[in-house]
Amino acid sequence: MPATPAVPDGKRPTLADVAARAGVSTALVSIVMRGAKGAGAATRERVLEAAREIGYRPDARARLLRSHRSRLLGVQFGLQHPFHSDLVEGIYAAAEPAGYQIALSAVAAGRGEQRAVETLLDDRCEALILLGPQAPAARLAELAGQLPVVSVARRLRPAVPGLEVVRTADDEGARQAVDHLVALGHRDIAHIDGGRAPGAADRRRGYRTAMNRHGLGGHIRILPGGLTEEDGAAAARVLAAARPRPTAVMAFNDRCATGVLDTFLRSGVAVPGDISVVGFDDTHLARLAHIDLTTVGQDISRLAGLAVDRAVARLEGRPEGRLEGRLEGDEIPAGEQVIAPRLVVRGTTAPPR
Amino acid sequence: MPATPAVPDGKRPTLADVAARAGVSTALVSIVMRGAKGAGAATRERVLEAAREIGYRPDARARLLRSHRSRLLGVQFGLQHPFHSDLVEGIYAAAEPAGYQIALSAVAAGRGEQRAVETLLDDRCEALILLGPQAPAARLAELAGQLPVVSVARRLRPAVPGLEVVRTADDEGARQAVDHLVALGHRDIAHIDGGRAPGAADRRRGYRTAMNRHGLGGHIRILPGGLTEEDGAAAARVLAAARPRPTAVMAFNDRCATGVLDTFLRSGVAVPGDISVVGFDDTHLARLAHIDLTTVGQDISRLAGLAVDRAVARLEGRPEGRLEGRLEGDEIPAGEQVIAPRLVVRGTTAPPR
DNA sequence: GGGTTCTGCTAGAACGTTCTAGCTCTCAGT
DNA sequence: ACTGAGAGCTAGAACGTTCTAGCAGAACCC
Repeated sequence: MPATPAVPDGKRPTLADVAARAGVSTALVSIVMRGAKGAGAATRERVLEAAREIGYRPDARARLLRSHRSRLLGVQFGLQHPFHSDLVEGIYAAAEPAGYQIALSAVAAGRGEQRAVETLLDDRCEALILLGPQAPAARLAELAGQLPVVSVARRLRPAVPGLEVVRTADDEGARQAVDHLVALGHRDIAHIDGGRAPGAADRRRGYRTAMNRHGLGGHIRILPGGLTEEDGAAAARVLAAARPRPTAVMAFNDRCATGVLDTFLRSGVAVPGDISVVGFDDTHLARLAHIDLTTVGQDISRLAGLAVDRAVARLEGRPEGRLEGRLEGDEIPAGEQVIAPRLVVRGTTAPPR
Repeated sequence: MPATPAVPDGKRPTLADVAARAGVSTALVSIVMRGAKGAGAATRERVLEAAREIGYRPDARARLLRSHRSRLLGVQFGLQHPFHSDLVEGIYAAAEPAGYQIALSAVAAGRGEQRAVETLLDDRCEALILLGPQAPAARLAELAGQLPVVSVARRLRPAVPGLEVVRTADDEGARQAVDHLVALGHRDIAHIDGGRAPGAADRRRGYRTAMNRHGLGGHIRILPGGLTEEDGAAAARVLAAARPRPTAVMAFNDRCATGVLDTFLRSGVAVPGDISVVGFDDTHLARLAHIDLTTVGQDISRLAGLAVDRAVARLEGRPEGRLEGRLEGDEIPAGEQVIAPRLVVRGTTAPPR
């Protein structure tokens, strides 16, 4: 119980207040509060006691102003993306043990990426972690010239110098989904894509390649989609009416797949009886018992951990890390960390009728 | 184009750098950057030009350290709650015109409210806006003793002195839902509740009161639920098997209602043919064309705006505002702002068979 | 022409920390 | 007894701003 924050006047207590109460210098209090060495055990205890008594809390701003390191990682995320929420959760978890703090800045309606990044810079973040950034490559390059920047889930081609990229092998994920469906006996497999969303192009390409490799080039069918339930629902309405109807569909992500499922249920199209559905991301959504979606899992906590690791590595001048277990035969440019996806088979896929 | 951030050494440019380049004092540059008066038009232009040239950005930390006002509102939110995401969006929008900045701190797995609040305090926020806080009343009271605190969507009974509360009239919302269903001809109306979630008790009470008022006390049926889709799905499984089955159900919130809808679809229970479903919150979810949920709307942007307004009012010593158009006949304690809910009728409710 | 009041500007002290140097002991080694 | 090394502590200068005084000079008012 810090009881009353009680310093004579109404101000928040400072180092000087603690120092006065403990009868030492402010410098020593600073040493004690930081847990640095250079203080005797007895005095240390006395200082801590004094700090506790008056409810002292160090002022993060003043601290950061003085010490040149701020140990602060700026994270830009989309408020309306469950996938980003999961990532942020993982980033918090990874940053703490590495000794870094997180500053969040949301992208929302009326608050674009430009603004989100500006506030992070004003806060003196040492590095930026951008979740699925949509900013033009030139802007990202400009930022990367100022401080370490990690782009999560969006790759840039051609590679932007100095920009770290952490992503899932989206093409490989699409391949796994197609392989799974083909193994079940499907041949007529459609894809609802994600338009310009980060990763969409790779997933589209992976789908095409995999279909061709199975000799199913003639069955390739790509419907314009997007990242929301509504995009999925719209595409599903088209599919439901198609003759012949594909026996399987791979959606851009889980939200999109959810929209597909719902539309099919309403139109009396049985899943997986009449048609199999695969999602992408393995968000909380897909795991829900009543959705139970077969999906391509992105290892979100690994993605988050790696993003933090790359940012910290750059800050601390660690050598360029190479991810062990990287995919073979793929051209992965330097500064890009690519994680293998993993198909999670649940209840929305089965052999065709 | 700020081109190169070019100051001789690699450091970030400061006031002094701009001052040197423009041939004025740092104090004057400060005046110009803040847009304060006291600088001549010509010099002002010259300073701005110099700042632009070297890519100067004011250091938020140093600025806040010096000026006693930080103009920073700390917002605690749950990463996994879409409702909170919507609120945060509204808070951003409301804070900007009021001249305040937002600092976000998320509650997530492994990061409790205690920790979330601590980081906000360390950042020298002037006031706290807590979205659906679960912390014990004593803790909230302690905080409210230190700085203005606004609790959104959770009310406390008995009222915590000094704590501002902004919420929707949950009981009134439940009443509207019941009235709507009764007007359609329903009598056997069940409620899937939210357990200990903020607002759950009021919604439960509102449901009970409304049922009694319609002489339907004998039909009161409350199933244990929660705030997630799974909670709704579990309760719906119970309902689907019940004989006689209620002809309508009011779920704790939209996520819960979505779970209900999905389970009913799977069990062949038609909505709204066999059973009507009402949600609560009117989140993005409910508006999706393929869900099209009748729900009790919380005016999220108003809630957000009011939360910011109350925090700012307390900071600027404005008199205790009283909400115009408040509900009549209700005992609303001082420091509590209660917004009327508004039923949004969509496609999941209809007269019973 | 002698005040007063503006306008435009500057020097220098905060703000609450951390950091650099250096001081004063004590104690061990010669 | 003299030196050296360390441990424990402190004074005072940063960090990049804003704020308080105050100083020149121009403009205004009888």
